[in-house]
Amino acid sequence: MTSPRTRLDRGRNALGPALELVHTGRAPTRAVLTTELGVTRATAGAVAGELQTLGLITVDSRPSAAPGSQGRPSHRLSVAADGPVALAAQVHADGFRAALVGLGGRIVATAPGCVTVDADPAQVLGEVVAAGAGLLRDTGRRCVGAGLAVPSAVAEPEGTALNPLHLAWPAGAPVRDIFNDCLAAAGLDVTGHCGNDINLAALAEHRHGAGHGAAHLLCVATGHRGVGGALVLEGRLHSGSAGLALEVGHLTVDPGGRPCHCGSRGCLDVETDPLALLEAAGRAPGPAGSLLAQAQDLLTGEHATDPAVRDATATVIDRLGLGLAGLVNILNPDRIILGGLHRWLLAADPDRLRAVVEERSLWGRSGAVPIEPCTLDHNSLVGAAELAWQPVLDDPLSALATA
Amino acid sequence: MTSPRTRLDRGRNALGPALELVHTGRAPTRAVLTTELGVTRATAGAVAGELQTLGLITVDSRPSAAPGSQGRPSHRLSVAADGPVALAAQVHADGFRAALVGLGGRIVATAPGCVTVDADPAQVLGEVVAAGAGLLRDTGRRCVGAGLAVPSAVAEPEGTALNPLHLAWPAGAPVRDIFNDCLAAAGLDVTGHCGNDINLAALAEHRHGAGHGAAHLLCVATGHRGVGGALVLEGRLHSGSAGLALEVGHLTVDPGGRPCHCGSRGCLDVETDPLALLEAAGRAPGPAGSLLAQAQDLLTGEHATDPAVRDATATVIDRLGLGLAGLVNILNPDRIILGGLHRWLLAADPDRLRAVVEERSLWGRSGAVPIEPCTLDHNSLVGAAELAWQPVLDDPLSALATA
DNA sequence: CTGGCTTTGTGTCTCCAATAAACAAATTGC
DNA sequence: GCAATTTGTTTATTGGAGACACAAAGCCAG
Repeated sequence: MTSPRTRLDRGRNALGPALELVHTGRAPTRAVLTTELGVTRATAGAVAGELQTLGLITVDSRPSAAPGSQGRPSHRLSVAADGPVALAAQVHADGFRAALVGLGGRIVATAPGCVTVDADPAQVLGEVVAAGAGLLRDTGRRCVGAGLAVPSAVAEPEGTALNPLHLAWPAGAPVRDIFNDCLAAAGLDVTGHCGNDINLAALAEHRHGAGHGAAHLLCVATGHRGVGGALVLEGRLHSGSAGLALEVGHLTVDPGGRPCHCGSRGCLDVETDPLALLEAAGRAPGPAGSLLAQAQDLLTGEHATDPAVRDATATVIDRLGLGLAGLVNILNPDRIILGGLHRWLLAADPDRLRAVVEERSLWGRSGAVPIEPCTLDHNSLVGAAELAWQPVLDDPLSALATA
Repeated sequence: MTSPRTRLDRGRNALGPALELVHTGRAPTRAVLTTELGVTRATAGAVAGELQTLGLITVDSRPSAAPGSQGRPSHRLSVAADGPVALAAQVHADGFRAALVGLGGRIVATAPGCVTVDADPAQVLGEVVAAGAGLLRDTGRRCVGAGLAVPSAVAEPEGTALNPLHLAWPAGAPVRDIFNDCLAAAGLDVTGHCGNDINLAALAEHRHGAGHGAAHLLCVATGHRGVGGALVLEGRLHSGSAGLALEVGHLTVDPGGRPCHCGSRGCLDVETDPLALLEAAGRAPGPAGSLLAQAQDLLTGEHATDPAVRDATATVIDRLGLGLAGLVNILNPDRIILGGLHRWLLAADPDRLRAVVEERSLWGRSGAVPIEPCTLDHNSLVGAAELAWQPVLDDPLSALATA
């Protein structure tokens, strides 16, 4: 007997690229999907149909005609609103957040949580996974994978957290293995992936936010302490040979500056983080609120016009600009996006920051690099979901066949 | 009538990857070509046969059996000794060199030349192309393309030289267009490609030299003045979004150091180039020989044991190590290779240099990066040839069909 | 020397996934 | 209503790969 003819006799190879195009919003209709994939209409049709039967996308065959266009309107493509989700989680100094994230970076459900500062990784990730499992139970969604963002460099391929800042975790903790153990213990038959939070934020911003369309995207951001960076090259996260690239915190931005634990002076880390701004403005860090919140308040609150605050802001902006210029010289990105405190420094005086970068980068004069703020809420969380989605984006058929 | 069945009914897509494997020496036999390509023996056989009929490789079917091996010996694959060549050229402060380079980075013929310091690009490249055309005439080889290495950043996609050091060329000279004009004027129907000399050296070292097999290769080198860098990621040159990446010369390596024209102090450029070593050793640059030759003589000649020279060497090594550590933190390479004076600094005291890099890079302690000297003669020249060969490596059939 | 064992090269058959080409459908504008 | 335009669908064809069987070329044991 012959096996019944499946509907998919073409488009198998294009399935992954097609899903990525819809996922990142670059293929709003079947017609542009055809041209973007560089295949025939027949193939694109088969691909779209298959992705629809897989429950990943929606093909709207009763389209609203675009105004001023000629010819037959194309079917509209969108991410399935009730499709499967990824379990995403972010751990930071103040607690954690678990969420379910669908294709297109859509946060379907979310649950904040708290951690005691001295909890070990297994305990924290156990709570995280329990929260995520609860969301899955409540929504009844199918889960394609799990992703975790941690405030630490994550070594590849080991999946260990080398410097978990402000968490009471041992350096070198095998977070990915622990995460997977917790997932298995919770009865979730999915694989878990881990990544540095700023790396994942950059990935999310590239696919769904301010980094969309950039070929060489540089992302620089502060958390509560220190500075992190990330680079997305041609749509893929570039994290170096061992996951440890873009440790940008120790670029020298003030030769006579503060001493840094790295042994040098005036590092980006200690000159442009929230504490640096507070100190430059002559404010002692208060007990209430995080350093980031206090520093941000300085930039956007009622004291933003105080001369001392304005001077401090200008100084820190200049330091940041010097650091960005150094990175521009080495990485030659075509867009820079800023997060954390840096985002608010940019907002405080965009012209000054852009001028410093242009002035101090070697090729700045011949073509300034656009510098923009991050635009996505919970970008690290969405980025963690991207990790989990990646196998599906690479090969939807085999990734979804295993369940 | 039906077209006569060509010998190639399979292997068309694998043609390029297969040629690259032979070109880089990673497929010495047909059996490993099969496994490396991940195809069946039948496909690998068709590919090897087609590449042989194209005149690009040689299949030795009367092989010498490997000692201690079982089974039928595999056919040996090698680059065709009398196949087509690329026209490669390098321009530097002292003159130029033209050469014909076959697959595998083999220099088939070479011709040095001189330039007057005040000659303009059109004149210099005219002489360069004339020398290359002479070599082609003498050898009767077929030419697949032309590549040019220049001591300047080359902006992409324009192909302009932004800072031609020590050449009397205007900044922003459209070297690629000029090069192609000269090629056309000489009656050569090939396209010319241009690149920065250190970028091309790194590419050549990756494919045929000390960088072979590295996934994230960082190359740092001096010429006569200044410092350049290059990065080869997964076998492809990474030159940033506009060809301007790895301008590493202005990393701060000595906060209290010499002033630099960039506006800062103690840049890698002015602290680790040949002039810096000469000055640190208290030697005035002499009129005879290039700065590079004088500095190298200090490291390897009779004065290498003088205390002042040893101190200067140690100081410059420390500065270089600091710069490399900064790059390791940002790029996380899995191998570093050094050229120019830096190669001889490494040779003078490898332990010291490696110790500084390990000490000052954030993750050095958990896994030191191998640091090696460049090993290829004329690596920029070979790299220029790689540029010309690339279209053939990408798609041998269509690249060779157009002639 | 012969026969087994192992590995590699070759020819044939088959099949998957894409294109090409013709046709049908949906909209705009006259 | 009708041409023009663009998009979706169906059918036939083809290119390029794998599966398989078999042949070839070397070891090794007896």
